Amino acid sequence: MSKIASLTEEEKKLLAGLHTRKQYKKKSVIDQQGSISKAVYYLNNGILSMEYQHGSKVFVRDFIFRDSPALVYPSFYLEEPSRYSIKAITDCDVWELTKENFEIGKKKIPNLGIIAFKITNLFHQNIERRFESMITKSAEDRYLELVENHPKIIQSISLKMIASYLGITDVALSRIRSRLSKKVAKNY
Amino acid sequence: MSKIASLTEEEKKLLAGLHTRKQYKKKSVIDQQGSISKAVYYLNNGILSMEYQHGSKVFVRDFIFRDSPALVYPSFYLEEPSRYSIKAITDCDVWELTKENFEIGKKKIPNLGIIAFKITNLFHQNIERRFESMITKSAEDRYLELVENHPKIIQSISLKMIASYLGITDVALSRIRSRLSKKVAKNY
DNA sequence: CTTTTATCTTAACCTAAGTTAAGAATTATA
DNA sequence: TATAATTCTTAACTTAGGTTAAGATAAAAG
Repeated sequence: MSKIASLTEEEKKLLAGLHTRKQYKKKSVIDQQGSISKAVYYLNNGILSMEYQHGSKVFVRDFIFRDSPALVYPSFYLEEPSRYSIKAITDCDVWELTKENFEIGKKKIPNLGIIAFKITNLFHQNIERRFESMITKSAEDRYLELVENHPKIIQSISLKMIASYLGITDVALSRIRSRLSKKVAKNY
Repeated sequence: MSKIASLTEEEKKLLAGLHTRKQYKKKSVIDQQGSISKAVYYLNNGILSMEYQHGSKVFVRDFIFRDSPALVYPSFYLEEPSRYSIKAITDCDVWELTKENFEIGKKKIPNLGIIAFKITNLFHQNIERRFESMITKSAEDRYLELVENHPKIIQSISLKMIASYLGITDVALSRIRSRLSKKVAKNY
């Protein structure tokens, strides 16, 4: 967090003390859609997913990779039912900051409100970008964009989840992959 | 704004005094993509659009109808280049609150920060919903949803802009319309 | 009032992606 | 270890939507 706004050494220690370190096994549900988000998370290691259920189907809204914050926004701030769940795709190692400790921290660390505001902005920009690429780009381009930003994604996340993230079916993604590998083969 | 958080009569007057009433002719650009948003707007009358340019094409990100706030988020708060423009689709009558006056207001009206935060949350929820319906619904369903929420939209907004909002071409929307009118005809 | 421009519809053709299904390969589990 | 359950690929078929183009109507602009 100290990357986002400057904190004194003392404040860093205080903030760290307000966090709880937790381990989650693969497939565990950390925050449940429909209930009030219990904490903000900072992911030390592993991969998280933000998912929402719509009818009988589950959609991947986003992936969260190591060294990033995970926030169920605005549920965490407003204490209202959340639109999505947070799940562990792999075994995960996270720092949790509960709502109570966040409020305690805000009183003691003036910059914490600003940090929260900036994280919120990051989340907003993230979905804006995602929405924009959904409208302006083809599924193939969206896939290439994702793989470029996160090359290791193929090893650790199932094709079905990646397809869901991209807004297409697993069959369609498999087709895109084989089309791409044929394109690459042509260049030799 | 007083619908969103309670303000005293005195505060309401003060806040109103910080606003400037302006008239915009149809097609005028109120806030330009790439530059820093100059104000928050409250739309008294008319229809605004949020648009972004991507390459040579223009996409409608959202419509703003009367009695609603319009915010270029997060450009207005962070004073960074905005991702989209705000334009007047029809002649518009708006209240403007500049960044300077917003800062003045925040010092004098304790609840104004909270109002700003809530408006921000509304904007976030808006794009979340839009993203979700983009992924989970067909263009036809998205169109029906839009018309249901804003029946007068057909009279005041061109088919091309509505299509852009839905993420499809004008030809595709025209096709959807004729398909729907045939469906209705069948029921008689 | 006339010409130009924008708006909307319709048709023909094409491609991307959904659906269903079947088979191979990998991973879980009894 | 054997069986069951996922995961991934491929194929066949269908449908929604993109592209191009042409014609009709309506709105701007001269």
